[in-house]
Amino acid sequence: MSTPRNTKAKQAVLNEINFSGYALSQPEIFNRVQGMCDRVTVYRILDRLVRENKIHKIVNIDGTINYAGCNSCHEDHGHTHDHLHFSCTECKKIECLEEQLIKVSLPDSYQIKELFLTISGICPSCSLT
Amino acid sequence: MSTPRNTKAKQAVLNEINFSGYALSQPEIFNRVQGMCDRVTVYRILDRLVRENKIHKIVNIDGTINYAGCNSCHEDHGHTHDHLHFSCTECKKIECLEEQLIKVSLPDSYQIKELFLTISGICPSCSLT
DNA sequence: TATTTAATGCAACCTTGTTGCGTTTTGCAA
DNA sequence: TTGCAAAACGCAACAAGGTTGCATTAAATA
Repeated sequence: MSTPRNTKAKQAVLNEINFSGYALSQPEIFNRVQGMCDRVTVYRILDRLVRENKIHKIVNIDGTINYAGCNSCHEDHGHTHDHLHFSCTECKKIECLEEQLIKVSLPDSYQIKELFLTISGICPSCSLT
Repeated sequence: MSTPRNTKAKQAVLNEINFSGYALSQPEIFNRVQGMCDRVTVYRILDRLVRENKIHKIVNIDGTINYAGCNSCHEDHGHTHDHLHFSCTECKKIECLEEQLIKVSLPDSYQIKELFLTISGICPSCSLT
């Protein structure tokens, strides 16, 4: 297995994700680290960070892909595969909510691997009109 | 408000969606009505059908957008906004599961509009190796 | 059957994401 | 500290998915 390396760009991307209060898309991330590296590099860094279990890949209700550093997931235990997210219809931002287990019973013929619950609506800050 | 019209292409698209056992993507739909109309027209028809509450727009866990005619949603009562879907990691197909209410309690400051629960895993037919 | 305007076709464009390849840089070990 | 393998990078080119503008065609109603 290959040994991951730390580069300035990788750390910058990880910082942006971790210091943002919500999930960011690739274009948003690229914008924030502008000049630091190439567009393609951001994609590759994101792939790596996901593989290294440092960030989460989240799909918004509109189909856009976002990345979030999950606070409740510790690196050593890997991913928790029950994700609960809040997706604001106003600002389009995705927020990780407290993890919580969702119980769903399906016939045995369905092999459940992951469970994604995304709630869409208006987040607290957008509610303050 | 504009009055919707019925065209051959629109009905063909609706048929494909309704007679398919699972949710279809725009490319899949375009493929099935090949020769009937332009690529762009399919996009416009899908938008219209969603607006007219005839089909559901579903986002797969990989971010691809799919369309399904929801059997449990009657046209007259409009959409039910709690969607439960099963997304197969093997054949990539999305299937509408029986509607069922999911209870989630969030602080009052969150205004919940829709709730998307997508379960990913292996569907019954892909399980039969 | 005539008229209005919804729906279409086509061309051009944009965004997001991917691939290949030659070059640079990191981390480790001599 | 220096040398080296390969991880990471930049750049260019490409591909898929989706959008927009505009002139043309065809539904529905009167």
